[in-house]
Amino acid sequence: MDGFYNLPVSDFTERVIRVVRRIPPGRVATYGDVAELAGYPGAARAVGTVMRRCSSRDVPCHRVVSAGGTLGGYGGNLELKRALLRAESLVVGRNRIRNFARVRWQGKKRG
DNA sequence: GCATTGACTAGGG
DNA sequence: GCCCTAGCCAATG
Repeated sequence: MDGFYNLPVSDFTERVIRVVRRIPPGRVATYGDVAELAGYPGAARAVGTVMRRCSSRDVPCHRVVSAGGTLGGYGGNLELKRALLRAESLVVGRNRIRNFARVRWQGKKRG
């Protein structure tokens, strides 16, 4: 473990950060998936709250997108998020991932 | 401690 | 295909 740079405000945040950090490059996960992997199914919205705060700068929050395949948001810098995702060899349209279902990372969960 | 917000999700029109 | 509504959880004021 590299250790956290910032002290997690809650166990939930810590778990979310841990999951998001496990997202490999070239893959993306949905807020709902991250929440579930974190142990809080249905807390997709809460995940967004944590991401917005970005407690740890080591968290690739740009690899977290909404369930529909849309980027969702990036603190108002969708353009940046789009660029980051495109840099991950992902095919991102105007504000939506094309092969979203193919690059969707569900914690190595078969599906 | 209550009310509001926020980068959400699923369902119905 | 898109817009609106209800439900959901955590953080903030």
